[in-house]
Amino acid sequence: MNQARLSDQAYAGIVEIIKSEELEVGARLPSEARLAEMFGVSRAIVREALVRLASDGITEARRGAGSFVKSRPSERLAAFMPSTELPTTLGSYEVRFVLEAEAARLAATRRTPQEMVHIEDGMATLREALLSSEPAHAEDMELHRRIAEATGNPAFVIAFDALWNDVEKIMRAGVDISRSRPPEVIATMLREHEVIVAAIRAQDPEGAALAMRWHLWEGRRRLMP
Amino acid sequence: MNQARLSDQAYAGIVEIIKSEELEVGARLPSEARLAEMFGVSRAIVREALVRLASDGITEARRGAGSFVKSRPSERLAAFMPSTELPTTLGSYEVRFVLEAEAARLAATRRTPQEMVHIEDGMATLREALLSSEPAHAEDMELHRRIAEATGNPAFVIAFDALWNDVEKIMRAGVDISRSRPPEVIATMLREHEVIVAAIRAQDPEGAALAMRWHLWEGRRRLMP
DNA sequence: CCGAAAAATCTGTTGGACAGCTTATAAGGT
DNA sequence: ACCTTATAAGCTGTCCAACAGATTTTTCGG
Repeated sequence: MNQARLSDQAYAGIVEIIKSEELEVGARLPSEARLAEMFGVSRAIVREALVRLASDGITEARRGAGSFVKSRPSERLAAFMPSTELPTTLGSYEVRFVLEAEAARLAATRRTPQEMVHIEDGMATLREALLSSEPAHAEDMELHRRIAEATGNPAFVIAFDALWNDVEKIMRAGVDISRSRPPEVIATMLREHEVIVAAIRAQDPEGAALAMRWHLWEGRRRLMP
Repeated sequence: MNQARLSDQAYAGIVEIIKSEELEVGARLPSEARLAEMFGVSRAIVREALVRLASDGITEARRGAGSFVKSRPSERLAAFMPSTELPTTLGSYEVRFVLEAEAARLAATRRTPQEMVHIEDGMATLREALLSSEPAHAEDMELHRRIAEATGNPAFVIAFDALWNDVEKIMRAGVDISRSRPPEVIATMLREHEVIVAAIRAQDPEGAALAMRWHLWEGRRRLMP
């Protein structure tokens, strides 16, 4: 009668524990015996779930010591981020320069109509936010993320998300520096994004890559003239 | 004394059976008890390997009937990816292609003498491992990571580490499939790496980027001809 | 207060057992 | 012979009890 295997439920249960208990990376999970007791299953079932979690890079088992959180599922893509070594502004832009230019190129080549709608929606949201003179970092990032998604290649999103936190800090800092953002800068930023989206819409790979490079180049100049 | 878990060996062993016995998609694997007998381990160990194989989309278990081949590893390397977010084999290499080529270029430009020593050490370790016909994925990865570090830009290392898990799985899968790696392939892999290191040593940015692109391109071809 | 020995925990692994599902086999009727 | 059906065999899913070996915690003597 039980269609779903118990080890699948145990897998989900352990993920839920990591999330709800807010176990940080490096924290120890309950022992296999304790988990088995909690879920009302045998230890063998818990082990089957744990080898899958370890295989997925979420946990790590140390013989004799216990199982530990290796990367939190919700933040899995941004794991291993050393908060001490903050990349320089230049640093993040260097990576975005190659990564997102390639993402824009591939997005122009491979985008489905559905993904195009997704990008257009993101563009509309960003336009609205910029015109109302709000900070709009989140909307900016979201548009870039949707472009990465439109490559159809999750690896781009993985790399993109890994940089997300730091890039966001840099952008916030940038706005703090030039808080009085003149209207012509806003108009320029808007136009740059629209050129990128237009190139992806027109399925023009080189145009999209060039527009993205230009946008990032100008963005860095705006931060550190 | 056993550093490696038995279930990892069982995982590799079952993949080997699928490949060597030329089991087609839909074919039935030996029973868990039979596999346990073949590998000289308990049934619990075989089950731990099988839940991972099922999670990776390679096999499928039907209660009461047996386990069946769902997709052959050689045909779909993507099946070795984590079940939640699935980067394709092509996917990871696409990102590495732009990311690591740029890292090699910058490493050649900016490397300090100290970082060069670090890279040379990694190269020596990789050479030793390859010549003794060991798997050498870890050494390979470590060298690439040290090149990323030599950019002096932590953002590259962040992006690189984010992809690490998945790329490592692809490499393991690749070696499992082509276990009998001929000496000329080892020599080629060694030479490719040495060309990259030489270009960084000579502070030749374009040469380093080109050598890295060539290496990754050939590496992908070796995995999926 | 410190360091070493002992105890408690924990993972990795094994063997056996049983329920319930699926396939193969045998029996029986037509 | 052929088809149906009942029985047997095999398999996965699950549980329990146990032990080796590694690690952490506790205890105890100086």
